[in-house]
Amino acid sequence: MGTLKDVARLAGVSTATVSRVVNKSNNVDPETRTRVKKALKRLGYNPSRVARRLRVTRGKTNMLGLIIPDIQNPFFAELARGVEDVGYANNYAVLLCNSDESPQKEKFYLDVMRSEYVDGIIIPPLNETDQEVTTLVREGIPVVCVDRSVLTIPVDTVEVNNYRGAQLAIEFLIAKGHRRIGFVSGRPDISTSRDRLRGYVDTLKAHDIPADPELVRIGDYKQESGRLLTEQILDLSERPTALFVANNLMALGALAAIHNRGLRVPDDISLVGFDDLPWAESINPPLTVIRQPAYEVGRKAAEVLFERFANPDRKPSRISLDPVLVVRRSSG
Amino acid sequence: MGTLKDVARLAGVSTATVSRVVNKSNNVDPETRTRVKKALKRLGYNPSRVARRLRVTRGKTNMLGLIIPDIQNPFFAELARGVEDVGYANNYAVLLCNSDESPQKEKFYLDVMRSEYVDGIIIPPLNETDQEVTTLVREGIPVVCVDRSVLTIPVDTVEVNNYRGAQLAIEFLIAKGHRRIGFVSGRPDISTSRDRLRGYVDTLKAHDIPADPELVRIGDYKQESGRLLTEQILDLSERPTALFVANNLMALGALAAIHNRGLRVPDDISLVGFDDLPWAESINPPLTVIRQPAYEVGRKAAEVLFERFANPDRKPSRISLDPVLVVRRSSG
DNA sequence: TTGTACGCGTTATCAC
DNA sequence: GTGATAACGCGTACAA
Repeated sequence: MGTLKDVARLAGVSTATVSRVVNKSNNVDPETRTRVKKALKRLGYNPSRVARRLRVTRGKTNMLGLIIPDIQNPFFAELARGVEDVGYANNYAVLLCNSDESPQKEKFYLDVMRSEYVDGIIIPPLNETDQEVTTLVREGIPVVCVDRSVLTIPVDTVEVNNYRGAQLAIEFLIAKGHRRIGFVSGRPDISTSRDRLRGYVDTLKAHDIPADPELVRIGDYKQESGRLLTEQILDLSERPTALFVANNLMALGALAAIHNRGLRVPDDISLVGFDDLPWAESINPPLTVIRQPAYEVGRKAAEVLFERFANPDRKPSRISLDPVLVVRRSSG
Repeated sequence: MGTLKDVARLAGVSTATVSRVVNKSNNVDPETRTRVKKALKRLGYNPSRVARRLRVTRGKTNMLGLIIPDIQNPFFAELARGVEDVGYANNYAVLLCNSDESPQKEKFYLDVMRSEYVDGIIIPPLNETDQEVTTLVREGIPVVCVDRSVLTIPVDTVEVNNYRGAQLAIEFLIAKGHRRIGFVSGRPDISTSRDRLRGYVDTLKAHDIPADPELVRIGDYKQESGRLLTEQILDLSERPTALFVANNLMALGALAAIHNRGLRVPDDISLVGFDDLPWAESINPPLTVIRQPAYEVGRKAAEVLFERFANPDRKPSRISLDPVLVVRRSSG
């Protein structure tokens, strides 16, 4: 791994000239350029991104940070691919970190990113008043919030229209004749959960269906909570004829609970989930879901970030992508 | 974000002293230390990992690189979590990159990692003579190969005993009374594929079951190829009674192909897959699989890397983890 | 068009 | 115990 100095020595020029060739500056004699290029190639020169970052401090460090709760959640894996693909197309590498929804881990990784001088950070805030994210924005570091939003400060945001997603699901179920529809919700401090819940409530109301508080249960987006809460709902004296579950993992839990009771989907109870899965088709029965455009969210977020690099003063944009209903067999 | 110099000024000492405090050197007066610590805290000092890396070059840069084919493959997502968890426990961040099995992308990301001076790299080699990986090792960069191995040069490796995995599957099917067992294999230039194929062939032979070349098809580990090849196998005049599929995505393709033919699993044909999935239980029917300890592979790989940091001259280790058979309903 | 020299934030080697 | 100072590799302002 030769350095700029090595190349300069080999080519018989100064380091400045080599640097100019590497960075495609125009002010260099064509003949010198070719000589330098040959030396560059012979030594297999690879510029030190570290040294470059230290020198520049502000601007193109060709690295961006992405924090997600858990890469094992297919939604975030897909989102991450969207980010990375755009990054790769722009010669950027992605520092990918899992926060596990833990403030400590989030803080640790954000400090790493700061001290790595990443050009920008893509992150789903832990909640709507996420102090770390707020601070980040105050510091002037380009940030794009994905999936969720913060209310504390204006910031670029790319989300899915969760309200619309819930609306799609409930209207579909109502059209199928259901009037008693259960809902397994997610953590209420996350905006996505509340939006989905609002969509559920409003849509019922719009169709003059009385809301029964017993039919709504608050979970934590994990499989086990989906199972538990679904059991509670199935235990009700007047069992619902359909169930809407607010994310992919909880939907699998719900499925398990229903099967454990010896009930059949959709004969005994219809099921609609949130988030599509590559395996949704193969599940028993194939799962009807509200599909979030996760890849698009990641892609768009990265694009917004690059736009901000190009134009730091643009005012924060808030992009909302629409989910779609994918009808399979679980909804009857 | 204050720098060392700012802290030094505030505390009325030299940068050297501050550095000593930060790095917990002993040679500093207790009283000075407390004064510096206060200044550190007041400025919310966060050391620049970039500057530190530039200075040190060799050794603790607290960053490691991980290259995987695709984070959307649950096997690699799980492996990545194993790596990251160990990294986090050691205050390391992980630069995670998807190669998509493309030599160009692999080369790009390896160059990034080199020029980021990562302390070590964890990578599944593209094939057994992966030149990039070979070069990396020659350059003296700590490397751990995971999932697959290279033959060109001795290097730390953490794999799964794929031969044993295939053996488990085939012996199980034979015990169930099957004698005509199809096999959808993976790309032959990857060692895992060949090991699984060898396990299949050898186990049949060990049980005096004649090998029928028609029953073996070579795929590419992707869903579509699983579907296609399974269709070919189902078209045989003498259809097998059981099918062993060499990875998770191809197993889903196989399932689709079988269902499309109107055949039932396991009544008409038994199915065993390779790689477990969080959804294997929910699939129709629940999939019998050879489960690879993916998280363990990642964890172990990171641990081996840290051992090498501590002892650069230790001779390369080759660790092989055992897969287990998880019996569900698809195997009858 | 080209070269010299400085500084980015650290750490480590010397002196004191 | 502490403080100058050099060095890591690069980009650029300035001088030639």
